[in-house]
Amino acid sequence: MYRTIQQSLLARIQAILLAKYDISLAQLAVEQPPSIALGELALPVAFELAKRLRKAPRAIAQELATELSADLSALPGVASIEVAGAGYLNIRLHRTATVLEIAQDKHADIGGPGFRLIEHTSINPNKAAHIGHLRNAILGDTFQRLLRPDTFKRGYQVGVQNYIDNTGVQVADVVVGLVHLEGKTLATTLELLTELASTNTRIDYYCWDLYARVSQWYTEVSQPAEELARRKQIRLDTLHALETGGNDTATIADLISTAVLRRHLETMERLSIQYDFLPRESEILTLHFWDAARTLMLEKGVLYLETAGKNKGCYVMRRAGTDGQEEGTDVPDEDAKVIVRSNGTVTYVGKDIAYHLWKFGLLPGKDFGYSKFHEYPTHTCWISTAIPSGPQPPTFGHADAIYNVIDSRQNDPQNNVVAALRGMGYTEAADRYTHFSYEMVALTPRCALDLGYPISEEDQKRSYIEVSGRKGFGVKADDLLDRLIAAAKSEVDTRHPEIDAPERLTIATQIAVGALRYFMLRFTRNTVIAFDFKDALSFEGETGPYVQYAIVRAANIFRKANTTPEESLAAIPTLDLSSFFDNEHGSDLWETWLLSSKLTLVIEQCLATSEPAYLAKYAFQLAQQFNNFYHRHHILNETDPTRKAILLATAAAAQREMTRALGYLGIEAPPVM
RNA sequence: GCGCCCGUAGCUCAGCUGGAUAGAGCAUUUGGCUUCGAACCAAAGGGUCGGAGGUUCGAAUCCUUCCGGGCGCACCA
Repeated sequence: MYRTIQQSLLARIQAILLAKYDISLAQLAVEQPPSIALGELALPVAFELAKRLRKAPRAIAQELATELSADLSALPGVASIEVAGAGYLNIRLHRTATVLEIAQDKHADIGGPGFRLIEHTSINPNKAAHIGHLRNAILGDTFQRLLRPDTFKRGYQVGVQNYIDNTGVQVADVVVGLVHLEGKTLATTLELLTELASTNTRIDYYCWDLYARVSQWYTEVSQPAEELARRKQIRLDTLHALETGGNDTATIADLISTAVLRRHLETMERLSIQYDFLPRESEILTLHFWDAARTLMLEKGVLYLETAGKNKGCYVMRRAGTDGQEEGTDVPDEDAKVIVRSNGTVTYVGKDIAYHLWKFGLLPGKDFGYSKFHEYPTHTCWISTAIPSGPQPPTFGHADAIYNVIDSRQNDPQNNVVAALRGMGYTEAADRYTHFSYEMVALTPRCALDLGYPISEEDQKRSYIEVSGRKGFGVKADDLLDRLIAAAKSEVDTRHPEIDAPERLTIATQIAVGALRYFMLRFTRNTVIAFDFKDALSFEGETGPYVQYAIVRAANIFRKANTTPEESLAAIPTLDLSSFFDNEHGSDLWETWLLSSKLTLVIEQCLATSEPAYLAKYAFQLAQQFNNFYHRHHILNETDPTRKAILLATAAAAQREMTRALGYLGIEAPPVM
C-alpha cells in the first residue's frame, strides 16, 4: 500500500516539475521523516532543485506544496502537504482511508514477463555440505521466492538449478582415495555403498574425511619427491578417466557423486530448499557443448590462437577488465586467459562459457537430455542425461535473465564469462547476467578451537579463519542443524510438556530452521560471516525465532478472543476509525499499520539490489513494532468494543505481513512455541 | 604488482540512489510476569563513522590519497 501511494506521488511530482520548470528527474528520493509527527513521507526534492533554479530550497518546496495541494484528489491517500525544515516537502497520509485499504490487502503488484534462471548451491559432490554452502543455498532460495509467482504477487517465471561438477578434480580426489588409499574396485565400492546404507552412515560424511586424507596424501612431507610426483600423476590420470568416461573409474565417480548429491538434496530439503534442474558437467562434456561454443567464439573473433610468448599454442581470450593489445602489434597478450590448453583440452572457464551460452539459448544445436531425478511433494527435480528418456520437462534454457549465486572468490572467472558474452556481441545477455556475489562464511578462532582443530598462534589473532573442505576444516550443515534442533527441542520440551513428542519435534525443527535461515540472511552479501555457535544458536534478539514468537503471540490472541485475523480485518470497514488514528494518541497504532504496509516496497528493494537482507531486517522491525504494540495494549481486557476490534485488526495486519515476510525468507511460523 | 571487498558503540552488524538529533542485536546496569506466555518489554551508559584532503547548501554515504585487514589474480576446477 505504501508503495502504491509513493508511486502516485512521484508521478505527480514529476509531472509538475516538467510543466512548471521544464525539468525531468529520473530518480526522486523518498524518505520517511524522523518522526511520524512530521508526516509519513518526505521529499528532499527542493534541495536538488535549489542549484538548478537558483532559488532557496524552502521557496521551491513552498511552490511545489501549493501546486500539489491544489489538486489533492489526484493523490489518493494523501491528506496534506507541508514544508518543513530547510525545505523538505512532508506528506501526511489520510490515516483512516489508508488503514481501510491495508485491511482489504490492497497493494502494488510485483512482476513482469520473461524467464529467470537462478543457479545456486552447486556443491562439489565429493563431501558433506558445510556452513558456507548453506549461505549460498539460503541466499539463492530466498531470492527465488522473491521472484516467483505466488498468491501475493504476479512475479516472474523462474527456474532453479544446481550445477553439479561431477567430473572435476574434487570428485577425482575422492576416487583416488577410494581406489588408492582404500584399495577399492568398482565391485567393492558398490559393497561399501550398501554397507554405509545399512549402517546408516552418511556417504557425504565418509567422503568428507576421505577427501581430507587424500589432500594430505598428495603433500605428505615424509615422502620422497618421486613418490609425490607419482601421486600427482595418479590424480591427473584419474581426472582424465572421469572426463573421458566409459571406464570403471568414471563409474565409481558417478556412483559416489550421485550418492553424495542425493544427500545434499536431503540436507537442503530440511531447510525447504528445492531445485528444478541439476545440470551436470559430465553432460556438458559428452554432449560436446564446448565444440559449439568454440566454433561460435572463433567466428566472432573472441577466441584466437596465440602464436608466441608463454601461451604459445593455446587458444586464448582477452581477460576481463584489460584493454588487450593494440591492433597489429606482434607482442603477445601475456595477460590473456587460456581457454584451450596447448594439449587441446578445454579449461574450466571455457566450459563455463559454453554452459552460459546454453543458459541464454545462444548455443546452436545443443541441449541437455533430461530425466527425472527426485520428486518433491509439489514438483519434479530433473537431472541432465546424455540421452533423453521418458517424459520431458519444461524448458530450462532460453533464459531472459540469470542470477548466479557464487561466492566473491569467483569474481574473476565470472567476469571472464561475461566478457566472453559481451565480446561475442551478446550485450543484452551480458547485461542480464547477475553474479549474485557474496562473501564467505568463516569460523572465529574460538569456534575453531572449540571444534578441536589445531589453530596456530598467528591464526588465533585473526578475527576469522577460512573454512577448507580440502583440509576437512569446517562445520557441516547437518551437524549445525542437528544442534539447533536439539537446542530448540529442549526449550519446547520444558515450555510445552503437554504437547506430543512428534509435534514438539516439528515445532523445534521449525524454530531451528528459522534461526538458521535468518542467521544466514541478516548479514548483507558482502559481509564476511565470522561463524560462532553462540550467535548462530541464539533464539533471542535479532533472530528468526523472535519474529516467529511475535506471530505466535498474535495467534494466541485470536484463539483466546475466539476470532480469526481475517474476521478482524474484515470488520474494519464497519468501524468508526476516526477517533483512533487521527490524533497523536493513535500514532503507535498507525505506525504499526504503516510499517505493515511496506512489504511490497521492501521486496522491490531486495530485487533491485539482489539483497535479501533487507527483507530479514524488515521482518525483524515489524516484529519489534508488534511486540511494542502488544505490551502497550491489552487487547482481551479492552472494554470498549470498537477499540478492541481495532486493536484486533491491528494485530491481524501485522501478523499477516510478518507471516508473509517470513514465508519469503523460507521460515514457517509454528502454531505455538 | 594488479583487481574486488571491508574498516561505524566493548562485541556482531544495519544505515537504500548524499539529507532532518548516526541505528539495531548481544554484552553490562536497572525496572517490569495474580495480565493476550518474559524466546518479551521499558530505561541507562557506550561512537573523533580508520586518518587526511576535496566536491556540496549538506558527506558514514561521492572523489583523491594514505593506513590497516580479507579475498582473488595457473595450460587447477
